[in-house]
Amino acid sequence: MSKDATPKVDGRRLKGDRTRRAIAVRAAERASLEGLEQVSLGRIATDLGISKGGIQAVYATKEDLQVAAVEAATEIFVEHVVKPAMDEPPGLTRLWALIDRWLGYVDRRVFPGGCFMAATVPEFDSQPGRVRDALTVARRAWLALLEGQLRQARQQGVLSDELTPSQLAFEIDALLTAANTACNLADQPEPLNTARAVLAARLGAERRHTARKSKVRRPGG
Amino acid sequence: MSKDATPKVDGRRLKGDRTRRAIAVRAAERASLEGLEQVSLGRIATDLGISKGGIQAVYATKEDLQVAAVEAATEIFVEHVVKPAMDEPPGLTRLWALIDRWLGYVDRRVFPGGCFMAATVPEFDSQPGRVRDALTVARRAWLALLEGQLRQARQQGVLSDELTPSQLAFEIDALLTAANTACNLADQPEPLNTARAVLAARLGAERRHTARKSKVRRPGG
DNA sequence: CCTACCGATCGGTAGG
DNA sequence: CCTACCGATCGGTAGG
Repeated sequence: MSKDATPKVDGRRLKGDRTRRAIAVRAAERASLEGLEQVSLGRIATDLGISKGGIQAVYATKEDLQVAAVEAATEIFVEHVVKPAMDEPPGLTRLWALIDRWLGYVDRRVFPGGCFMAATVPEFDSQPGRVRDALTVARRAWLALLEGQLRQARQQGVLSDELTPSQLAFEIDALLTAANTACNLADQPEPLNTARAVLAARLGAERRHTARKSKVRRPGG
Repeated sequence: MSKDATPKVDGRRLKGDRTRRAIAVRAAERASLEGLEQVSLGRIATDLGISKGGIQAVYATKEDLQVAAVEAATEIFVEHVVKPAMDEPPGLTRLWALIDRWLGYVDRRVFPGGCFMAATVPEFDSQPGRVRDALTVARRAWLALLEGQLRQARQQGVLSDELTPSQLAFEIDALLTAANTACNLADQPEPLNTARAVLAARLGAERRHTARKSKVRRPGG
């Protein structure tokens, strides 16, 4: 992520990047529990054992830190959910890999509050600005990724055309997000299985003649 | 809502109840935009042209006010969505009335931030306490209401049994909630139609041999 | 990265 | 319902 080609000659740069990253990650973790607005410079500083001024030296304003938290959360999400699914062939198989990885990501509490987006998008969806813009970018990329697999699946003839790929992506995201919320409310992972069952019924009904890999682990089990 | 049978003899009681209600409603409105934690006694007081102490005389703590906001929001929701749908016969017809009323409630901005629950449940789902408990009660009642109609519909033989009423209620709620979020993010009501289309496909696929009333208005159109 | 400081606002208490 | 006040915390600035 360094824009400089010679980071190794400058120890301060390396250490600075590490601190930068740690601050944004910690902010994302707290935001998943309490929201991005409840993130405060003072508490992040205490968490990391540095001074408040130390954070402000790296992120000038609170809004800068909030945007950085969104970007750090996106990177973590890509690492845990998107990248592993890319090993699977595009289409329905990769779609199910994305769904399974997503359920696992929530179940394993990669963020202490579950899905970062589910916690922060509803908080900022009525508040125009840089934070909402950053959330919109991340959300669109996720929906586009789902939609791409659905489009592939349809071209491969393994998906009916009752709903468009865009509508189906909307539905998948809706079910996953609702599962995360229900999990948090109930303090138990069972709703993840509900979402999987509904998705299996909906995509199974859509599916035509393909066999999905059965590498699928039950979340929470 | 007065526990006293003789409110008319005491003008202070009447006025006091009105103030109480106005405070809770205003808190609910703000919460739909900024979240329940961002609600502050000082700002609600300024909004209503009273002093901060005036609010504290009625709601002793911030948490009391947050719980009251959830209850006031629930009453408003029942008035705008649930009650009108009760004119329709139970089962699929009433279910669609609930869905249509819900979409209209978001489209008409009964709360400035759209759906109150969609804004506040993700905020508090990881924070045990009285506020989360109040949200859970309201959410369960809504899901049970949907589920009841689905159970009726199944008994009437107008719904397939691929998914259970509980799973279908989960799915309907997920789609509505996602529509609200997408509306707010995009600053336009179009996602309400997406949700309606997906629901029509899903419930239409489930439906067997009934004719739905076509009193259904397009939201945002 | 640090300390020291700023004005504003927070929830809550006391007393009326 | 009000004013007056409390300690704590907020984001941000200045200067190093």
